[in-house]
Amino acid sequence: MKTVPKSAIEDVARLSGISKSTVSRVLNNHPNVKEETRRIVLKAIRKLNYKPNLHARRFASGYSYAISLFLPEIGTQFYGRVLKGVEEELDEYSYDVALFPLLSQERLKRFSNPHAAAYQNDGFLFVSLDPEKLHHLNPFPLSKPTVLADGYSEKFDCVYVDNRLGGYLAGQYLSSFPGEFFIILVEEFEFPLSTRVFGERLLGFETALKEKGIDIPQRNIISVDFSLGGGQIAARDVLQITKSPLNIFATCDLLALGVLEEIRGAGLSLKDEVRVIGFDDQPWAKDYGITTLHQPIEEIGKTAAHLLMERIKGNKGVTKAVSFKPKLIKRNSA
Amino acid sequence: MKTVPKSAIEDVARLSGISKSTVSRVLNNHPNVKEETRRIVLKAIRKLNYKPNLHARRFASGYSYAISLFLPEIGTQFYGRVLKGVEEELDEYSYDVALFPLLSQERLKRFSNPHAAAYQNDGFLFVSLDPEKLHHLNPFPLSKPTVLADGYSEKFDCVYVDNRLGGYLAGQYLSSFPGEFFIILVEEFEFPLSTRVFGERLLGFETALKEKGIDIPQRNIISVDFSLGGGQIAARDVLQITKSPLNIFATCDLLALGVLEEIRGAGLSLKDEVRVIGFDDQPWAKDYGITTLHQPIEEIGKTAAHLLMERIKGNKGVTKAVSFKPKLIKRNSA
DNA sequence: CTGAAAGCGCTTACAG
DNA sequence: CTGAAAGCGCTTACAG
Repeated sequence: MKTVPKSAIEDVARLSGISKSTVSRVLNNHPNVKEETRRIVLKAIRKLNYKPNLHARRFASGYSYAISLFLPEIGTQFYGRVLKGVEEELDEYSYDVALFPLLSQERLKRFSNPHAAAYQNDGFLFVSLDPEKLHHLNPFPLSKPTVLADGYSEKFDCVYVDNRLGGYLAGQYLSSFPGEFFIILVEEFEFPLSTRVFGERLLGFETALKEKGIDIPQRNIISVDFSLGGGQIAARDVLQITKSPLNIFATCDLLALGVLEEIRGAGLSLKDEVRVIGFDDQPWAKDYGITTLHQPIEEIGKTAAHLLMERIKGNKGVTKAVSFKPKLIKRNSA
Repeated sequence: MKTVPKSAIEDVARLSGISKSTVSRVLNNHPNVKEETRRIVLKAIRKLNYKPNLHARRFASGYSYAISLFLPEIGTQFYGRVLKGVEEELDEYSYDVALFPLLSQERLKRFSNPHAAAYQNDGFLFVSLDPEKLHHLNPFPLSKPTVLADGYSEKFDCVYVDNRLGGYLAGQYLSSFPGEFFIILVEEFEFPLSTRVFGERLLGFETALKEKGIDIPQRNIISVDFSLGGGQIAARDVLQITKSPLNIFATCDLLALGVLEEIRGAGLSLKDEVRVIGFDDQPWAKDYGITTLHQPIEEIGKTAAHLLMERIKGNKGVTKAVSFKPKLIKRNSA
């Protein structure tokens, strides 16, 4: 009379002839397991195509094996790339990411309850968001490990790119050319979803120009929506002000691409008459010859996820900020 | 010597003087609980601010109390509103939604593993996506309840709007005006993330025009990116072809708004010289006087979530398709 | 309608 | 380095 295995992990234990305690240790990469034992267990796991019951693991261990990622939205290439970096890093720890796009101000109240599912995970990653600003009325328990990406705060580990420096580098380079100067900005989300990213790039740009004694008039600062068409429309507006020579800091590659399309359509010659600089160095920027500020977007996500995982694993060190320096990549457009 | 409660639910049981079995029944809205008992228990729950341990519930019940929502991206108003409808409905069942934006073709492989976290939930909702197309190489187990929204398939319950009819209604109405006809389309995602939504609207539009003996030339079919700027740029292109009278079907309100901005900028008079029709009837369409096809976006999400929850609760009925009829809302722009 | 008890499938001190 | 056993906090037949 053979005993019936009660759980899947017992099947593995039986087949491998190893206790389920040790099978569990193998599953969790526990260091104190003999190499040969590990091999035997892994073989049985493969043979049975065993996957541990996620809910049982979470319950028994007290870990969710997942982090919560808060972001304004998902749909732009930026957040897709941040997410890619985050997922790459989490894969190393066999952790999952649960996505919580805020989307709108009114939807924020879904996150004001500290018992919300979003707060049941082992750590929180805020992208382009300030948790303190979000919860200034209704502070939620940030007692769990928390890291910011594409944002800055004194209280938490942060990973971001120096946007002001990026704007400065763009301004420094563009100001070596003759002609009029323009900057195209993206309209920000409303508080509290706003970030200062584009404002920072503007500040750096203005600083660099000012150092050369150049003032940029208000009408040369153009705001559009974040889209190809936005860039195109901005370019048409620019061309109504001056024909050439022109120097345009588009503050992101998507706008720069829209600008370039219009410039070409208008028959102006790039570099000679018009200079355009983007920001991001998206994978396709090279194909279009866009001069731009490179920022390591996946790396931001990856680094933030890494810091967060270290916190989850128990790192109690002082708060840390990682700032990446953008790099000017000179190509055809300037 | 009082016994120490081992779990939070036991605190509630003790305080209310009711067994934890019954406390659990109250928590799960079990019908067979005396009204007074329920009241007593709820009072104790409130007093202790008790929230059940989610992981324990999932483990013990075998339910995750969550559904997985697959969509191309999140960031456009459309998906935000679908999600809103889904969340509203799920709140009724105390269910959560886990978001899985596919984002890119290469990212699809994250979802090819049937053990992926996305498939651990109680049901699947696909928005603007065809699960069979997604998994034609690597079919994943759709043995759990599955519903489609903004899409159609023979195999699953579906909820969608009749886009072809919408296009037809736009064409029927616009064709009563004199002048030239234009249609502005949104460029689709690449396979397998593509949907036929805008293609359907085009088909309906062409059918209506054809019935009046009108053929729409190829150059009057303009594709742009989904953005305000896209609409503006399309309008400028239209104005280079003909000045007036013009009839433009913009296929969504965002494009229509961009078109209107350009039309006004060009000094043309709406209705007399130019007619513009959008699609969606977004909340702000009224403010801008956009004539449009109304579609109940939240309702699509809500209905899809409802069908899914009924399936999860055990409904084994035949597959069902719910199709909403778009409605022409006449306002200032046409 | 309610309670005592078993059980969900893992993890983890504890002892060896 | 490994195993036997207790335990994680709920749900749910089962009996009444």
